Amino acid sequence: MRPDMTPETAAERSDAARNRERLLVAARELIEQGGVAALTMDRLAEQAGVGKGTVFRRFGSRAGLMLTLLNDSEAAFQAQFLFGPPPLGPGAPPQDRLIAFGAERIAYVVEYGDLVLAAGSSPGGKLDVPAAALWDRHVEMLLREAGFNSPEPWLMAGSLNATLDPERLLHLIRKHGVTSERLATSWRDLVTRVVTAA
Amino acid sequence: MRPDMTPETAAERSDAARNRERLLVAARELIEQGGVAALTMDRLAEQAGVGKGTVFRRFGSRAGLMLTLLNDSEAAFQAQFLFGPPPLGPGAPPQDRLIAFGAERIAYVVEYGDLVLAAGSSPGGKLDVPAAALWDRHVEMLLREAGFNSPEPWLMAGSLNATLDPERLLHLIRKHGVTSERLATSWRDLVTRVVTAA
DNA sequence: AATAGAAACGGACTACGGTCCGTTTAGTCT
DNA sequence: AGACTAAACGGACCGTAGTCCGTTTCTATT
Repeated sequence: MRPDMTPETAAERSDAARNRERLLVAARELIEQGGVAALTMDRLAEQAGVGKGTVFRRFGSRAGLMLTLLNDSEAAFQAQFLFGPPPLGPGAPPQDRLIAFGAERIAYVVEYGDLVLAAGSSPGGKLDVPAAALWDRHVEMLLREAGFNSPEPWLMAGSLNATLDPERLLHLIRKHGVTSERLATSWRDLVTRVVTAA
Repeated sequence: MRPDMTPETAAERSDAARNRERLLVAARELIEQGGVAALTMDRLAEQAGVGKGTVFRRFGSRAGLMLTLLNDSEAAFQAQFLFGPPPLGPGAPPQDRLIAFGAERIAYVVEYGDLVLAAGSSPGGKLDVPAAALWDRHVEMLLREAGFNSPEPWLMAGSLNATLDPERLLHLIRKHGVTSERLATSWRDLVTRVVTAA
């Protein structure tokens, strides 16, 4: 056991750490050069000077790799709506927080576009992920705070979040020329109606 | 030009028709035996006694094949909400029709499960398809009839339909044990709130 | 420093969806 | 019937994600 490890976390071998770093660097390079589509697992292995098996051992799948690449920005997003300043973070009325949540999520999806898409590919990709569960719980909590009284607020939260599905948002933006602003407005309308109704 | 052809439809060669039939039969056989997952394009070609190129020439992609397989049931579904008896078809109040639409769609997704999922795989699979556009227009129309006054009812229709996304529905059902009834109830709640709010 | 065992490595291998293009065949026109 | 053309055919081929297992490397222990 290494001294700087918490007892719960399995120790990571030094070569593993080194390779993980190499892979992450190589992945960002490949994406910078040719976009997300240019990042294939074979190319990544080659670019990082590592065997293909190592790539899969590390990330499990291509989607898992994308999730890792998004890890920092996702954590930042979560920090915003959990602890950040109002109206996204605590302190604002729940309805305002809901509206801000959607707007921020839309901005996030727009910013990381293809990366988010690739992270959600693969069976059950975008629904099983811990982050999705967190969004659901967060929206559910805000609904409750807003006085939402109805059976199964959790299902309603899921429905609202389904509205923010990256594939849908990016499809509307890229193939129908819908702007982020219009999407945010539509989200506000939806949330307002759901929360306002008796 | 064949006499029994409408001028707009390109004629279909007899061998092509024969092979299409063979392929459809073979596809249903494979699915019956081993489920949708067992239907690979190679196996299908072999089972039908046809070259692989022919399979792709006919259906374009695996998702396209699934869409073809679903064609009849999808047409039936459309006929129901377009021309069928109330509350799904015309004659009932728009809000009731919306509620019935969701319930029917949920039942449909449950019935054809994996087939629907496979039809929606492949880039932009479930959003580009004509059927999806029809659902959107239908929901939009019902919203308008229900007195929904708001900018962009079309976006709201899309949001509502996003809630009925097969992947989401089946994930809730299969991995969380949610029943169709609860999903239908949640849909009714959502629709009621959206339509009722000022 | 030597050793043992666990963890990580690497790359050949598989399965699959999809493409390409030379070959065959159905339908038509004379 | 014979020939001509456009359409359809077939299956080798490609790129990709993901698996498997024999080999190598790290680290703790003595």
